[in-house]
Amino acid sequence: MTPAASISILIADDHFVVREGLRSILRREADFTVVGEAANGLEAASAHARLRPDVTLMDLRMPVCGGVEAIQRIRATDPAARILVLSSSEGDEDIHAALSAGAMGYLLKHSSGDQVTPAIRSLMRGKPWIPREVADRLASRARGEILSEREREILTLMVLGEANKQIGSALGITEQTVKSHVKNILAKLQVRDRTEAVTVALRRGIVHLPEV
Amino acid sequence: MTPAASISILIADDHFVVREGLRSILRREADFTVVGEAANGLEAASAHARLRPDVTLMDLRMPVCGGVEAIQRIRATDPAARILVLSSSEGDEDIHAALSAGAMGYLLKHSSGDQVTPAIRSLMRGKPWIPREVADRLASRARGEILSEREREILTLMVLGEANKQIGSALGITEQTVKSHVKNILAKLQVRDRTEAVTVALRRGIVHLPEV
DNA sequence: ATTGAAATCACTCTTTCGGGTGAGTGGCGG
DNA sequence: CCGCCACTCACCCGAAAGAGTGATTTCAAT
Repeated sequence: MTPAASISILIADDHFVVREGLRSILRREADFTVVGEAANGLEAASAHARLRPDVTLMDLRMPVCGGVEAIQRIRATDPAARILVLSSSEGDEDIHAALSAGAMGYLLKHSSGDQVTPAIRSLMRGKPWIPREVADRLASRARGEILSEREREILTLMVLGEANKQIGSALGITEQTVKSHVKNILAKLQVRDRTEAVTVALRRGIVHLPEV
Repeated sequence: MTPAASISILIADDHFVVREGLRSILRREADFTVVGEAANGLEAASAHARLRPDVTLMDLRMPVCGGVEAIQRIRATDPAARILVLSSSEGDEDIHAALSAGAMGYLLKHSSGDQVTPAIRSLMRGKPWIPREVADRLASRARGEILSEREREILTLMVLGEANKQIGSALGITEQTVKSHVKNILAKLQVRDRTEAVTVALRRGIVHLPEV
């Protein structure tokens, strides 16, 4: 295959070692050019606006501004942006959030590295790149148990160890209402108590632990 | 500085991209030679026994067998092994476990990458390498709130959302005893309820979420 | 216009949680 | 030997959680 033109790539990841690894992998392709790096979501968005790369490799969990928000910002100014998520997270919520924000591909960092290049080429052909592993994880979510915005909000406070009463006063609603929401959350996540709800939500990427 | 001899290095990390990034960084040093790679703790231990590298770069969170256990295995057969932990985790318990298992250095993946080389050279001189950032985190632990083995065991079951009664029957003890342990755990972690105990324990690396 | 989902709140009731207090055992180090 | 600590268990008690049932409102979609 003789590539017609050079493909410009932006790397967004908060880990220096990962950025370096990606550079090393992408260097092997003659028509790939890394035009920029970003260490957080804000940098990624501004770098994309400035550099307009053909493809952006985007980590999800980054400080200051997460990858999902960065994808939204980028797609807002450039709806044709091709973004390939490269995450270590396997939570179905992370995957869904990234894809619905406009990502065209989703790679797991566990994957053997030889998927990065074909994924980028696939995106350049206008084709999404979703490995079966990722698709399966996403499919497990489709069981209709999607939390509402309010429920997600309450879940976030549950992670902090807040009691129902405190959650209520924080949100300006009654403890009874909070209990009603919590009940729905437990049912949707199919768990027994709030502690399990928190751990399941963390594993699925519905909420995240606050930075230390 | 003119290096006398070549330094052999083993890389243990489950992420291909990270391994590649480390290779890329280490390649810049003429006297560094990557002699092997491992994708989990067991591979790391057997690779170390076979290759006897001068320094081992070790990730902590790996499948099959974690980094801490790998360090223990390696130090059991080779007490002089020089191991440099390279973790994305900042939990004080992770740091303490790795160091007390015999690691001579601890680097955060966030760090700017130019610390890897001096850290390795420091280890080769027999000097440990603990950045202030890591040392501070470790110091915050020294406030005497160390959980006993039993308490850690109970905390693990709390993460799964088990009720006190179920934890008791799982461990063959009374619910009253479990409550007694839980009370002590809450006091030591300085939290209000079990949900907060779980999230704090996760952040500090005292327990980990089970693999999905 | 009607259906449906989401959010709100109330009332009851049982179970669980967490605090307080106390106490018996066994082990380990001073 | 004695004290300290981990582990064990018990009883009490108030507070919180969770299940059940039901009701209202709003808003968007059909």
